Amino acid sequence: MDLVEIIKALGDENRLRIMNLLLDDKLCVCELEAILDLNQSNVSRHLTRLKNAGIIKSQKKAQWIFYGLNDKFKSENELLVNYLKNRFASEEFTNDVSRLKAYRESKFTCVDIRSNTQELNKELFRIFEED
Amino acid sequence: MDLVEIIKALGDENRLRIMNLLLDDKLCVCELEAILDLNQSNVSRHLTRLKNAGIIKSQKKAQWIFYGLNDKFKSENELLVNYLKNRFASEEFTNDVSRLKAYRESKFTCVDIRSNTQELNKELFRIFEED
DNA sequence: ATACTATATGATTGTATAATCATATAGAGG
DNA sequence: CCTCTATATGATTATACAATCATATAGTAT
Repeated sequence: MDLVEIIKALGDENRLRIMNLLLDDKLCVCELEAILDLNQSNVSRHLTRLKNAGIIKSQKKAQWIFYGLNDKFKSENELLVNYLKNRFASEEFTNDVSRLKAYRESKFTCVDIRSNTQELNKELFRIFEED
Repeated sequence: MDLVEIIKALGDENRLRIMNLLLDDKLCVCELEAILDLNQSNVSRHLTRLKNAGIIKSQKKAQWIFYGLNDKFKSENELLVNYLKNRFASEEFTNDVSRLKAYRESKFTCVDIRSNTQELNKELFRIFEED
């Protein structure tokens, strides 16, 4: 819960993209993988870094490990969380939110992610093809 | 003014110590050097990094360059600034504030810093010797 | 002009860390 | 039991960056 460690843990583009999604949702590794288009190992390491800094927590459900904001972090760093929420309004982050939204509105769940990558990606990108 | 660059620029212990002092003061390089007990080159590079991220600005006065918070940054990142102010209440940062206070209350100015290092340091540490 | 001061910056070294591939682990489901 | 899946982690490589020393620059003071 050290300030320097918190700020360092947040000082990476991919970890900020992850934080953007986890600020109001819980997602497992393979969902983050699909939505952010990063590989499994990479996502896992970024999540570990955020968890070690006390920013997020993990919870196992069946074979998946879901990550979400750590409540203690949230309450002790409210201003920072609100700041990030505001800054995440910019385009580089809202695209990811759109993809998360498309995923939530699709018929897919994390069960399908690896078996149906192509079809899922069609769904995730659908929102961008509307013009 | 990119979010990632701002967070990265803040993700260093010495730069946070500098920010702590610059949040409500303007200081030149040699003053920061003396108060934080870091060498000139090191302080200069950290200041450059913070300046490049748009967090602080510099202003020349005679032979000194004074650094202070960038007003645009301050207004566009108010929540972050307030968050930092709160977190700077912890001991690792308040010691530096004590040293800054001792310096302000001393007879010294940045003119004296290099010529009178020993005597100045006595002043800066005076506050800790009171027990 | 000369010496000195404040700051910046080139060059170097060591360390941290991001990305990636391959593999380990652990659990789920046939 | 065997296979498949989700995740973590060892090993490696490439890159970023902090610290430091030495030097450059630019301006002040004599």
